[in-house]
Parts: sequence; C-alpha cells; structure tokens
Amino acid sequence: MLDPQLLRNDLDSAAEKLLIKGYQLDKKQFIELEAQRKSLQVQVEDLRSQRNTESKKIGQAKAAGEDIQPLLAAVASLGDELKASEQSLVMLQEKLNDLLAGIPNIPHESVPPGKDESDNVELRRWGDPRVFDFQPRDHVDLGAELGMDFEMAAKLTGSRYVVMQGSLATLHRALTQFMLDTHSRQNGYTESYVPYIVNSDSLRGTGQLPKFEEDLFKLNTEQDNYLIPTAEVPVTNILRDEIISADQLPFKRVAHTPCFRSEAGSYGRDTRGMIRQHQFEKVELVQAVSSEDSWRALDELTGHAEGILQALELPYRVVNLCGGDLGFGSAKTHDLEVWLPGQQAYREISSCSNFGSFQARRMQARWRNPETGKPELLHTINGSGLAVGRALVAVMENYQQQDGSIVVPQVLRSYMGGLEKISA
RNA sequence: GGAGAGGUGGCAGAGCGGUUGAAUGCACUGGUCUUGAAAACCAGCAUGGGUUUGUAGCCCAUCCAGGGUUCGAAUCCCUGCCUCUCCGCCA
Repeated sequence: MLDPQLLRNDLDSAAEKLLIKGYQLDKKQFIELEAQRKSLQVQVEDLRSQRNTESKKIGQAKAAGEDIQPLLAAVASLGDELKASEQSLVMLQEKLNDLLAGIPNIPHESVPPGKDESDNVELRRWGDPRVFDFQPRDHVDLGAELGMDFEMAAKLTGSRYVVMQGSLATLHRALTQFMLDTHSRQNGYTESYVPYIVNSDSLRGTGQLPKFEEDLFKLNTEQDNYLIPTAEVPVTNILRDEIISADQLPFKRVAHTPCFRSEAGSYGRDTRGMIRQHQFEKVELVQAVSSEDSWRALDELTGHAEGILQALELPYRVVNLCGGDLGFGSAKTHDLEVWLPGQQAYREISSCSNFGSFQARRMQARWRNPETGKPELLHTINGSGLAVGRALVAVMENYQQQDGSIVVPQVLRSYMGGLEKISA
C-alpha cells in the first residue's frame, strides 16, 4: 500500500510516476473521498468526545447519590447520531482503502519507461554461451531418457506437473542444497523453515491479495488458507505486526519451499517442459532493512543470486524491468535471465525486487530507530536465489553432451556422492 | 477427535460495569550517589489516527478478533481464532 500521506501531499507527482507503470490514478476520486473522510472523522470523534464526557458526569453524579435522570435525557439522542455517523465513516473508509489497495507501488526513478518485456533494459551479461559442435536439445528431450516424466505427472495429477526419478531428482535436490548452503554460510542469511500454507492476512501483507487471487491455490477448508505461491509470503510475514530492534537489522532470511501457482491466464504460454509449472521449488532470499539501506540491499541480494549462477558457470544477463513489466508492489526489479541453449534464449530464473515500504505498510512491519525512539516502517527486498526447477533446466541444457548425458557441475558433485555425469 | 482452563503493555501479572490507557514486579532509558561499577533512591517508558506551522497542546481509538447489551465495557452476552492441561490417535 502506498503512503496516503504521500498522496495527500503531492498527488500530481505521484500520479505522474504511476503512469510509468501504466496506472492511471483517479485524482478527483481520491480528493473527494479524502475530503469526505476528514470531515466525517472529525464529526464522529467529536460526538464520541461528547458522549464520553457526558457518561463520565453520569458516573460521578451516581457516585455522589444525585439524580441522574436529567443527565440521561441529555445524552439520549447522542447514541443514535453517533451510530449513524460511525456507519457512514466505516463505509467511506472501506471505499478509500479499496482505492488505496488498488494503487501499485511508485517505481524508482531508475526504472526505464516501457509497456512490456521488450522494453526492459539489459544491465550486464556474465559468461559466454557455450558453442556446441552438435545440435543442442532442450530439457524435455534430454529428460525423456533421464527420468523426467510429464505424462506420469499428468496421470497422477494433471498438466503442468512433473515426476522425476533417479539421478535427475538427486540433481534437483543437490541444486537446492547448494543454494541453501551458499546463502546461509557465505551470504549471511538465516536459514528458515516455514509453513507452505498461509492465511489471507499474510497474503494481503505481501500484496498477493486482494488483486491476484486467481493465481493462488485456495484450500477447500472453512478457514481462508492458501498454498504459498512463494516463500516470500511466509518469510516476510514473520515481520507482520512486529516492531524489531535496530540490532536485529539487517533481517536476512533464506528459505527453500515448494511454490504453488494456478497459472490462470497463462494457458498456452511455456506449456512445454518445466518452465511454468503449478508446483515448483524455489530458494528464496528475503531482506528487511531501514529505508536508507534498501537500494544497497537490492544490489547485494541481486549479487547473491548471481553468485549461484556464476558458481554453476551458467551464462546469464541482468535486466532492469521497465515500468510496464514491473510487479504491482515493486519499486524496482532486477531479473536474472539464464541462457538456455535449447531455446537459444535468455529466460528468467530469478526476480529481485525492492518493495520499499509498500509491503511493510500493509503488514505494519517496523523497527525502532534508536535516534528518534520511534517505530519506522521497514523496507523489504526479496528475490529468488534461485528457482530450482529452472536451474535444473539450465544445468541440463548447458551441460548436455552429444550422447544425451549431463555433466554434473563441479560445485554440485559433493552433493551427489561424487557423481560426475548423469546418463541413461 | 473428547473434556477442561485461559488470551491484559517488551515480559510476568492485578483489575467491584463508571477519571483504568490500565495496579504491581522485572526489563529498558535518564538522573542522584560512587574513583568506576553494583546496590539504593528519583524520574521516564505503548501504538495508530485526527486537529495543528508544530517531535507543544487537545481530541479519538486500541486490554486476541468481530458482533451485541448499556448513558458508559478490559470487565456482561454471542461468534470466531489462538494458547495451555488431561485423554485418544499419530510421524
């Protein structure tokens, strides 16, 4: 959620910046609702104040043994009046909240203009795509002989799931272990285990609700529980309704979880293989820092995700998402795109975003600034480090041999009992 | 799944329906004392919102959440959520 104060103070510049994201702010509606809210709220509080003082008088009169009947008559109509005003205030506040909750985060000034991914700006490249002396295959072809089975998954569940058996499943696990170890041992993240099912409060906190319900799997229980679409939700919500002390900053957490996405509205996109699944594994990095530190933290976190690709010796590029491609709550996003020889293209494998105070305001996630003694909103940053399924795809395609076998990257061999090559 | 108890400030823990935003203790912060520290003593110590030039003042809200009763609710009633104890089941 945006800072309402920001809109009150400088509505015009906020509206202008939101245009970069392709969002048209209804300024007139905001101004009108704000004006109504203000006068109504003053009215309600005034009535309540009257009621409080009158009630107090009644209490005192009763204690003194005086006749309270005339006093009761004086407040008789106050209650009804108050109730009516309160009701309209609640309705108005709901309207205002709906408006506010529907406004995306304001993009950082370094976010390039543009309407879709073709306008994203490449920041840098790392590694040279390998030159093959044979026709490289994609992971679906390669996997067919190595224990990757989409038809089996369709039998068990449906489309967009996968079954892996044998060394490929082990490689998948090895990637996860390697990422967790690297981030927790070298990059200073505290490893965390979290629930894979969350309530709607948590999803509202990180911004998946109310706008993106169709992307989620909702459980068929009386409670409003959902499967997590990313570890970002449970991990970031650790801070919801908390005020942490300065010595707990920076808050850095790494968690490995499965992620569940209904992928509604993406029918026909990336239907082949493991790129877009309803269930996939991800190692997620989350940071929460003071407002001064968030831009540095975004660069640091992006670097941590890049470190995994570098250790795996997978060529990639870093892209600065343009306004139109930027997520709802993000102020700036770096996408890491790994080279996939099977597609002859760079494909997203990590997305690192600075949310500023956008999520923290929804969550009331704060820290106490010792300089002022006051609680201040945290800034939240998160990113994949990395998407495990896509990393598996990248390893398979980049390390493939002419005979269809896969060389195990050096850094993963210790996780695989020293295995150097996966073959049928 | 069955039976019972309970959710109050950072923590512990009081609280006859009426100056209770909340006793007391601990923790924390500042001060006095001390060569320094401890102890002792004194003082301070929630959050959000409104009004305002104001981190001054004033006002409103908040004792798990949501409803209700009442002139007035932390206190009474209903619902939900959560926690604890015992039994059953289970990894």
